[in-house]
Amino acid sequence: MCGRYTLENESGDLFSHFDLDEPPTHWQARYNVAPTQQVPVICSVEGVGRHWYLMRWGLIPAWAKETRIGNRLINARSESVAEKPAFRTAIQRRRCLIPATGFYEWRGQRGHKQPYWIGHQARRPIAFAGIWEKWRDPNGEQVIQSCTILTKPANQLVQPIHDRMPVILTPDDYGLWLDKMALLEALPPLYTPQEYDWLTLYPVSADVNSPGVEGRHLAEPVPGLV
DNA sequence: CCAGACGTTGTT
DNA sequence: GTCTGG
DNA sequence: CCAGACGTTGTT
DNA sequence: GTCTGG
Repeated sequence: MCGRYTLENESGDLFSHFDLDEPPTHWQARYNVAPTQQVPVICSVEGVGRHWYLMRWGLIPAWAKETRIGNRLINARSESVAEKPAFRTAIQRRRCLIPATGFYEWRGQRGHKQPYWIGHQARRPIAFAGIWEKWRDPNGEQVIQSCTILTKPANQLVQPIHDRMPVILTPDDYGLWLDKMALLEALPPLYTPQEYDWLTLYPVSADVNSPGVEGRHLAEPVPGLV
């Protein structure tokens, strides 16, 4: 699963890696991105190219009466995303990249949760496969764009910690994932478990457990921990 | 026809 | 235990 | 994902 | 929005 992640790159780095139409403004490195926060999302816009947006993490279905339904829809299983009522419209035409450098997974019981960071060893940008949705407040004028991260079975590296992990797209996959004309049948190969030679994993400080705590040290290895 | 429900993941 | 908020 | 809050009645 | 149940 993926319920917390890092995006450590600066704006210029992201601009070039994702071939964006313009550099992200007001962006600074993050080490504890949490659900319900505004998170970066990259969409393909016709006639414009790849554009950087901020959306709420936790997908709010268009028919929801309240936003809090999205608090738990932070992930979508790739195996069932095409069938689930909350996701099946978004997967067809509202796919997006969710930029990151890595993600956290936990092992252990409540009160004794040991976090691990899993990510790009050189802290280069990676992309999670995402989908997004637009929600209108039935009462007011409020419009919220929200997103969720697809998951797949863990690979060999992650398996000892957790049995699920985010769907990670490599640059060769970006075009297909963002192509609104792509057929749904073309996507499942992207959900296949695979090993990545640049992916690393190590235990980190439990400081990351508290959403809202930030700092470079959260994603650094802590010797002595298991 | 209208009204009412619809959701996910993960963990145990 | 369960829900909410970040 | 994890952390933190959650609650009522009746009696003093 | 879309499906199910009455």
